[in-house]
Amino acid sequence: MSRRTAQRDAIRAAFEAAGRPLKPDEVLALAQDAVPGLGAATVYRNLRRLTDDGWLRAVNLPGEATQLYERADLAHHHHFHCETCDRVYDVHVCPGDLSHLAPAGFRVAAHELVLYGSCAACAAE
Amino acid sequence: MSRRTAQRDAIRAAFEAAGRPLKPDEVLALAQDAVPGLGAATVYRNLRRLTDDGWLRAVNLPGEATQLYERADLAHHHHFHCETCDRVYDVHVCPGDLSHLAPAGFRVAAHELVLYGSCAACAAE
DNA sequence: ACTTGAATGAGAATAGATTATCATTATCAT
DNA sequence: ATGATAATGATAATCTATTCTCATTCAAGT
Repeated sequence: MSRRTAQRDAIRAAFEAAGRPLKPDEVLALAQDAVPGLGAATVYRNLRRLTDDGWLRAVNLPGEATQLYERADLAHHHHFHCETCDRVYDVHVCPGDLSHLAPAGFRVAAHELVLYGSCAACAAE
Repeated sequence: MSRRTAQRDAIRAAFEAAGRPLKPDEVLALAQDAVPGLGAATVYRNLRRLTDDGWLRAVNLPGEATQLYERADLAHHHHFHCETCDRVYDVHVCPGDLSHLAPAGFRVAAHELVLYGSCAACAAE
């Protein structure tokens, strides 16, 4: 059976507080505020488990070697990748139906849109 | 000084014939038709060199661990990733200016759009 | 044709993210 | 409170893409 742990609680809390997709090392840093001794293996274990449980979802972004995660209950949205601080933010708008963009004969099932630039914090500097 | 080699010619020819972004192992397979003994190291060396020379450009796609390349002289466009055969195709249309999609204060410098689904060949089956 | 060193091919080495191992800790049904 | 075992933490191991090493080959200026 499953047992509740302070480590997993802290990892969940990190996502709830961040409100944006997180990399494993970001999760580690954030969750270590609540659980100082937290180890990287535990973060990876729980990222996978929470994904299997349907609480998290893997986010695939261009050019990212590391796998990002976000809460699975979010509605369809896109992402903004800040080229300065390397953080990823949610963009809760969508250009809409893009199936007409594909060549004839191609069947479009989904799409991913990523904006690049500077986030508000980085653009202000 | 630079020397012309059959290997590099074959790699260039692979891109010209394919007309779509290629992974290193695809380049290797295609170029080996012209140069049977071609090694993987030579492919990687030339992908980097041709990129440095401005003939190729790296393509970053979501969820791709491997680095794709395409000819650098292509105009702005997007990509279609076939989930069946895993090939990537060019999509020569663009939804246009997307800067309004970003949150206030965010500065959009570029965007990447990827369509997912089945390419014509795979959808027909 | 000769010579120089750019380029290659094979395999070892590297790099980075993720996963496995295993002794230890701690949850929770009893 | 106790015991079974789920979960953890530290570290080793793995995995895969890419780069390095180095002896050998070959392009091209002479």
